Amino acid sequence: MPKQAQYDLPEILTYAVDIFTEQGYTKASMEEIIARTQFNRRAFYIEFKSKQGFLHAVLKHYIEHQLSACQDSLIARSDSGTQAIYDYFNAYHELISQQGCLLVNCISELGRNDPEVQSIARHYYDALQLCFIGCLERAQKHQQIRSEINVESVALQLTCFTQGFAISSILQGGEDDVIIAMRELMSSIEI
Amino acid sequence: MPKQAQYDLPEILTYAVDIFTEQGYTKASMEEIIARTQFNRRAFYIEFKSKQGFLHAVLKHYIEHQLSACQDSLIARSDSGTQAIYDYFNAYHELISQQGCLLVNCISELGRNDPEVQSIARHYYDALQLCFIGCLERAQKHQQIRSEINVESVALQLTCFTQGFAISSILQGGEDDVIIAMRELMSSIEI
DNA sequence: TTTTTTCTGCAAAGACTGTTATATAAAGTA
DNA sequence: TACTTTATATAACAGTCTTTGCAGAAAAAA
Repeated sequence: MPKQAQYDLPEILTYAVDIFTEQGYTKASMEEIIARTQFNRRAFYIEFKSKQGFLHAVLKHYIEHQLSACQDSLIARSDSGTQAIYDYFNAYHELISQQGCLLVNCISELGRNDPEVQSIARHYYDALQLCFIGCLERAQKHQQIRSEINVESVALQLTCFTQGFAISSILQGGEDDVIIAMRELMSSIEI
Repeated sequence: MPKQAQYDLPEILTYAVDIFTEQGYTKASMEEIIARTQFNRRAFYIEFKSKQGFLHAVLKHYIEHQLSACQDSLIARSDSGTQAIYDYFNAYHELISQQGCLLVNCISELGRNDPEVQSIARHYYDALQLCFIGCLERAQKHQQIRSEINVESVALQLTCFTQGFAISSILQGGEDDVIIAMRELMSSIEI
């Protein structure tokens, strides 16, 4: 048996998330990626085919590990559907308040020209929207929100709101105005 | 008197808006900018100091001509504050459904590292929020929306929603799901 | 027409890009 | 220990990027 690779792929992907979030895809140079992930060039191009292929892997890793963690409260199926939504937004806000959201940045930078990014993003937000619908239906059953509310529309609204969060966070840097806005949104549908 | 410049600056800025919206800032090459705007290199670097300086001018032009036009309904001070907000979102949606929003893309791509972009964006969204507040107060006076609504919070919410619009539009490409979401938002505060 | 001043177009500089080829090091097997 | 197989590191490649230098064109004034 030959020598075994000394790099740890999940660890590399985690470092790479930071790099792409800080610099964006195009501005992040291979030089920096190699240096900061402690990867090596040859293995890089064997493992992923290109810088673009690497980004797709990083993006999936980001969704799977960081964004999905925020959704935990939505999936938990606790008694309070509204509280679950509050918890989600607080978690997401904390995640992106430092650096912004990698997924949103990729959509904005590459979404129009990279079908793979588009597909990944669509898939993620469809799933998120379904989570919202589940929570809202639960909230409606427990009479936490008004019965005449159109659940699908509100879920769509919350998804769109999530994306706005990411942009606002870049401009505001740390203030949590957006959290106030989110509370207003929720209180307007609560009983 | 010497030879006069043969280029038309406003026209050039208008062309440039399209280029930057299609390609993003980094991917838009000087080659393409020179070719499509029919500008010339030398004058470019005399007029604006650099590609980055040019972007700032293009961004201001975009805000002044395209985004501000969407806000007209908000400023018009018509009788119906809620209708003004509907009109705004319809106009903005039509503007970005083709190509996405240049301002949002610039925030996402450069906002973390370019203070000028950040300043321009902050200034614009502050003004937008004030427009919303004006409309909502008017709506409250005319008893179009519930009196217990916190106007500032809803304005913040609408601003955040605007930014979400731009990201959704990249993914959805033309469907107007977001318009439905917006109507839901408005109907939840209306009497 | 000559002069003067500015604009224009080309080309090249100088730096940086992502990617691949080559040589060396390392680890497990026989 | 010798051999095989694979990972690592260096360096070079081929291309693109923004920016600047330079020669010539153009237009108004004298």
